[in-house]
Amino acid sequence: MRISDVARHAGVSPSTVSYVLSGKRSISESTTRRVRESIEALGYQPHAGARSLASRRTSVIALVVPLRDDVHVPVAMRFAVSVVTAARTHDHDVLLLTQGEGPDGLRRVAGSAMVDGVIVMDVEADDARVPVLRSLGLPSVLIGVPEDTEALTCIDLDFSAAGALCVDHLADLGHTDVAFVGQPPSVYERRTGFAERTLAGFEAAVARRGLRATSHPCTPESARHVADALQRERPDLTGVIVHNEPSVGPLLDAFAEHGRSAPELSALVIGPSPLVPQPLTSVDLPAEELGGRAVRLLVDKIDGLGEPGVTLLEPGLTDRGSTAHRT
Amino acid sequence: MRISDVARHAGVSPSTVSYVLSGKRSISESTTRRVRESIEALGYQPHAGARSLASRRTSVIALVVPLRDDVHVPVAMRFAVSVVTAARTHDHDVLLLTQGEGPDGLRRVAGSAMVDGVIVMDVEADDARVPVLRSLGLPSVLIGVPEDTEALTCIDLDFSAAGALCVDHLADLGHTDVAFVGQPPSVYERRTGFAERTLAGFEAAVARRGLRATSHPCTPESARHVADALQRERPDLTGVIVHNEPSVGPLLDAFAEHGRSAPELSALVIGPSPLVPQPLTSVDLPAEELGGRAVRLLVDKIDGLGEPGVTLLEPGLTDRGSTAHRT
DNA sequence: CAGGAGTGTCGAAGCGCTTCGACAACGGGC
DNA sequence: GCCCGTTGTCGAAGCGCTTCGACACTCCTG
Repeated sequence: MRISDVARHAGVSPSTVSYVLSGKRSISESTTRRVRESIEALGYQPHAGARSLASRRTSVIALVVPLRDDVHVPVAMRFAVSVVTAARTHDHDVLLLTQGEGPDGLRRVAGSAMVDGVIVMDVEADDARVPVLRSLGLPSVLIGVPEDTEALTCIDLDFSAAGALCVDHLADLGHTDVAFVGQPPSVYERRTGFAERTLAGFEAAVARRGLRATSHPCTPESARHVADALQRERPDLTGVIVHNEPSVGPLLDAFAEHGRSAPELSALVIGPSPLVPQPLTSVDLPAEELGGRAVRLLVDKIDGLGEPGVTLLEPGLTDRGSTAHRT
Repeated sequence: MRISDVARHAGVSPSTVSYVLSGKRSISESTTRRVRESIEALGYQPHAGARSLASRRTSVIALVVPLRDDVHVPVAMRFAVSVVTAARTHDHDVLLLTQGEGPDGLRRVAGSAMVDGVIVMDVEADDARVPVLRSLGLPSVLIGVPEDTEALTCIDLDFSAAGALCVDHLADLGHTDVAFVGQPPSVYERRTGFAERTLAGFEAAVARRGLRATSHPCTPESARHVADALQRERPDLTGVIVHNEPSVGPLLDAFAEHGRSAPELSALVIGPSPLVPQPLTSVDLPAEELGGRAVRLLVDKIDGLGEPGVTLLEPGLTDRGSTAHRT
């Protein structure tokens, strides 16, 4: 089943069929209709390899997903799914690369022309993949922001503003003594952009508002310990900001066992809304929108449109009642 | 950078380079070395599209991942990651398809020759994709087992045996009154293989051993309700089998609040060991091995080796002390 | 030492598509 | 009625690789 079969069936030349399919030259309406009918009748589907050889386009983008122990899988998957979904609406497929392959994986898919572009998640401040991306000349979009963004297209939530938004929310409610419970230590050690920036935003806002504050890395396993320590060392604490999805439950449970919960203790969470346990006030991490926009940026870049640059989405706070005026 | 550049650099013909790369004809050791050096020196990487056009092989396999609300994402991801990792060891890449595209996605990637084969997860008893797979003539491996396995290659944990193993373990410890807490209702409604078979294995074993038993679908949200109901309606209950990762925590917490926990109440879990909360006895769901073996089966099938058939992995039970003799 | 069986290499023919240049056919403008 | 610009279509030349048949050798075997 080749393009020439379609051409014969429709009584035109193969190039005409190709132009009908690509729309790169104008074809009369009657011819277009006949060709489309033949395609339909024969169930023709172009051979992807032949197409990519001739056109130097594969209609495939690569997605590098983080699969480290310290990354919360459901959050990462929300991004991945939204990227796949968005890619399909732009007639692209997605090749899955794992973090584990690192820069070599990028070199491989670029060198063999398997993909038209790549989306990279979980970017670190000094990410080894960034220089590779620059040198490869492969269109790319980062979900996350490294230190040096020169010539890069990045998109992310404005995590710094998100951190500040939480602080301002609590400060506006009269809280003066707050804590930030963040990502696992390893996430900060490898200087993951979103974690660093949230914390920085928190700290700047806390200074600006003149609050007493501490911050603490956290894992689901250490959540209880963190809560106990806060309870012991910061008796006047009235507000907690949690930037760590899987620790939210254990952490708040532990506080509750100390008799501390809303409204006496205000808690709010930074994370994707659908993943936030029901009655918690949160700053949404709009994974779907980020994934979708990353794809759009990439597709534009593949088409030679758009300029490099950093897009930061404005964070929004949804009050679900787990924060209250300081009593 | 083409194969002819390498050929010129090494002083051989393009076909010789190709044979060095593919190993499909014997090439002298000295020529092989020279060619490999040239490849290295020039950093040559074959063009994937050209290769697939000429060889009718893409070295890409498709993976259909389940992205439904009722599927526990971390479990699904363990499979996906192991498939990607295994695929790379066999020199293949992975194209990510979502459940959402259904049979059409399979038709698309098959028709355009984007992939050499496909791995399908989360198979239902009467899965709409199965007939498509049969008609497509695309090599495929199912992780999971549908009702009619005619001409199919499937691999899965022997969930029926896993269910029975749990029952036997409890029965051997003297328990006579047990409960099975399973997947969300929707999982059974769409007749997902693994869920049905585990329950069937449980029920058969329970009958064989003459135990009193009930089974209950469950979600993390309904876990507390399930525990409360069991506590109320089955006061003599001493053993619980949980086949629902995200519900384990809430369910056992709820039992604990009724004052029921190990060793007085024996609990065991069916799920991937690394995801099981620490001190729980479990039947391991070997996601890594299943993914790896699925890839191997598929690669063999692509190479024209191996026969269709169903492979069921023997389940194993790891005693971590959450089960004890009936007191 | 002729004939045959390997062994190693090459040239050329595609694989199925896109795209460039060419060129009819057709209308308008003058 | 002639020239020119459009518009719609076609033919042919690749894209970079694999693979088939051919062929020149070398090495046995009888």
